Amino acid sequence: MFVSTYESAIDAKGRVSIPAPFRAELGGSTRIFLWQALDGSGCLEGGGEALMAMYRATLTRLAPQSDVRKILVNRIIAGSADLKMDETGRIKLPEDLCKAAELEGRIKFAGNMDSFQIWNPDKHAAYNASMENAASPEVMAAFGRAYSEVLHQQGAGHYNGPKLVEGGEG
Amino acid sequence: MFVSTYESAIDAKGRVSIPAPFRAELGGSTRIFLWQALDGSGCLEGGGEALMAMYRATLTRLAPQSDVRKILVNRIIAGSADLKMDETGRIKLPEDLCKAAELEGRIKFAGNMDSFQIWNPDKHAAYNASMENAASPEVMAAFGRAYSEVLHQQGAGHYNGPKLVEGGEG
DNA sequence: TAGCTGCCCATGTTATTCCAAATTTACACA
DNA sequence: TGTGTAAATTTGGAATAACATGGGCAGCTA
Repeated sequence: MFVSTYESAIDAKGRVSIPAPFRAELGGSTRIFLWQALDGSGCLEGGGEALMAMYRATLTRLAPQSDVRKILVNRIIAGSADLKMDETGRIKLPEDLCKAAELEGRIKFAGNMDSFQIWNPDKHAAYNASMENAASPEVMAAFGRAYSEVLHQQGAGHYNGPKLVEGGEG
Repeated sequence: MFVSTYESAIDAKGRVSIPAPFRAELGGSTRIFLWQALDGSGCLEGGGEALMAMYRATLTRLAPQSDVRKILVNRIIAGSADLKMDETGRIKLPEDLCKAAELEGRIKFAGNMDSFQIWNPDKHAAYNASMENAASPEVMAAFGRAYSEVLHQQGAGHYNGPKLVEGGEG
């Protein structure tokens, strides 16, 4: 799982170091996919081969000529950059994606569970600020309900404390 | 379950010993996640891989582009520090989290069932004081109702005395 | 030829590991 | 109930490894 937030720099050649913990999450694969986030937040979203395989399986389930499928294939599949890390864990960010996400100088990598995000630091700070006081009672209640459901599903009625539900992660 | 409260010190390098009972609760895993508590109390909240796996399962249940999910992913996933204990059970507290929770010198670890909290001692004392006379009849009534529900669920209507509900924990 | 790309090595910084001492806690025995 | 011994835990500091980053060089492309 991609967790936490790291800062990194774009060097004179347009190269960026992927944070080591994220690299470990890719499971030895050096292939990275990057595309513009679909939610309009202005950041890039990325992942490795495992994520792209999940997306492929997901998109394949959608009706072949449906608008939904066409849109998602266009944005995620056609819109992705297919990059390869060098031996020191760096990728070269494509110019068009940099421009779209307003990336230059320093950038932020933010974990997003199965994927990660790449942010302009100022935009990321603004995004964080908008989340700062957003954990309202309603939000916490929704979280609590979902958490209870997971507990009940795991323990079949008896709560035995949290269990590992991860699959085959390193 | 993370139970009781312990005091610990931050050394010159920003390292902190996790109380041994809490370490045992992590089940041999040396990975610790820390983030700012969502309730605005100003403390940090933390847990191990098992808790984070539970949170992942919980967050995955929430609608993908919903505000609730975005807020919680931002605060818990992207907002977490991903730390590793050394062989003597210490972690290095990130500076930004220390600043946010006003931690320096001595700190308090407080059990919170599935997670634990890290407090500035003064803030913790104030928090405790605010709880001192807070166990009103209404509070106790709510507790009694919930407890009864659990009893009925466990004993299928017959109360046979308290049962051990812990799993195979240390 | 100029620019881009991939590959390689060098370096300063940061984080991690290792070792050892001091303190606390637990236990057995008187 | 008090005391001594052993174990576990908490500390402090130094050695080591990992990481992010900068730059060089050859080969390819336009």
